[in-house]
Amino acid sequence: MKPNLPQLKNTSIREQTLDALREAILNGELKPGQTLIEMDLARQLGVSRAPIREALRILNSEALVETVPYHGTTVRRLSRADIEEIYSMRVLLETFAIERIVQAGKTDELGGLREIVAQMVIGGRDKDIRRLNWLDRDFHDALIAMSGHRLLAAMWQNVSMKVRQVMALVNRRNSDLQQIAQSHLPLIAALERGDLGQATLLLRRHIASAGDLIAEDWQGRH
Amino acid sequence: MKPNLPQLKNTSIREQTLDALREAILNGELKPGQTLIEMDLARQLGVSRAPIREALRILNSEALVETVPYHGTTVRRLSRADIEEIYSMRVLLETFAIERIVQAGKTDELGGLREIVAQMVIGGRDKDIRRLNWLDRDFHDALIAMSGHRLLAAMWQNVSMKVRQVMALVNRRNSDLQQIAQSHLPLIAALERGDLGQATLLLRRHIASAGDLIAEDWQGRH
DNA sequence: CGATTATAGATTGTCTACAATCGATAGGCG
DNA sequence: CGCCTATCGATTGTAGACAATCTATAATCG
Repeated sequence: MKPNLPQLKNTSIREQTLDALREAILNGELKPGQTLIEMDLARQLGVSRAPIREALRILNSEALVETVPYHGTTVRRLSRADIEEIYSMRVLLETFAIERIVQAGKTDELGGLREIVAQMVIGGRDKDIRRLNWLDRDFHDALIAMSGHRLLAAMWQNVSMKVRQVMALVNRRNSDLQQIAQSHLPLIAALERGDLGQATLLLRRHIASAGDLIAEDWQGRH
Repeated sequence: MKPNLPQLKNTSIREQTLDALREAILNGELKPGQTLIEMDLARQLGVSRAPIREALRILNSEALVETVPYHGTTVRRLSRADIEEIYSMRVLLETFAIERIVQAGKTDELGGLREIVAQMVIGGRDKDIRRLNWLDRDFHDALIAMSGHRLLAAMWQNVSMKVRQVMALVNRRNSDLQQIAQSHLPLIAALERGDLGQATLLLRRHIASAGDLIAEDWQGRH
């Protein structure tokens, strides 16, 4: 009765365009400052401008692009101050998440996180940077999700995007990633002990150090 | 040479529609659950659907409306959990702001805030509720702005909108507002002393009490 | 020659018409 | 009667054409 057919995507052109453009911006394919011509995008995708425009309006409200009337849409430039703001906001949101997790007594539901960290160790051994990046995102997304705070999750989504973009634009040393992978385990341990102070400290250090590393050599090139 | 002509607004129809719809949602004119038909809006404003649609996409990404494909767009409903999330997020963002203000040593630039509170006292005496609401928004907007954190300001903007909407949907007692107006002064004092702990405590109490009051009698009516 | 004004090309903003999809309801069929 | 199917009206999704505006360059005028 249920042949388990693969759900076929029935998303609108607008949605597909949105995803494609956002993905291109986040992985650095579309670089800050680059201008997006609606007609070019439409031709390239073989569609009309209407859905393209709607997608661009959304990206604009996500602060990924900037539109000046009658002139054009460009990928938003990122200053060094932007980097610092993004990472400080990230710290704020994540520390809030673990605060809620501890206070809600969900400290015995961290199996999922342990699982992810286990995968990380493997990825670290194989020097599989792409995979490590994926897992790191999974870890922090899961952390936020565990807070059960949907508004927080929505805002995290936005900040997380920007972190992705920054990471794609900077060429980070492999050693950094491995070290970062390591630092997840003590965080989980602290959470399981319900030691909020220590967990906060670890998280703050974990994120802030990454942010500082990136901000340091962010000459205004982007 | 410069006759000082008034800058004439040259905003697009999309922008005007966006502002009008957003305003209507935030002041409770458009109630949660209410459905927005593109064609109706277009006729009502005497324009075509294209700019209306773009405005709706933006409102959608601000989580003020929800669109289900081929079916319609409705004003987002607010559960009691939503209220709690909005106010907890508000506490988070504002405490972060004062933290940044104190740490940046801007505690001697609070004249603007004092000015607003002075106006509040007058408004409170005259029982001018509308004006008190305005001033309260001004106060907290100014607080955020003083943090000099643009990303924070952007996120505040979003949360602040939702607070406005909630306040418009609930009929609050006058006494509440007056009491709230009073509580701004000690906060400024604590900030000027650079007493972050006390300032955080006051702010947290100030906001959380307001949030609890509203959440209490929020029966799922909305 | 210098400053202002007209023009051209490119791009976004808007409009109208048409296609696709959904929910509900009526009709057919065992 | 109960269930499936076809059709209809309403609404959103997309396309293509036209209008408005911007930048830059050329033309005009003193």
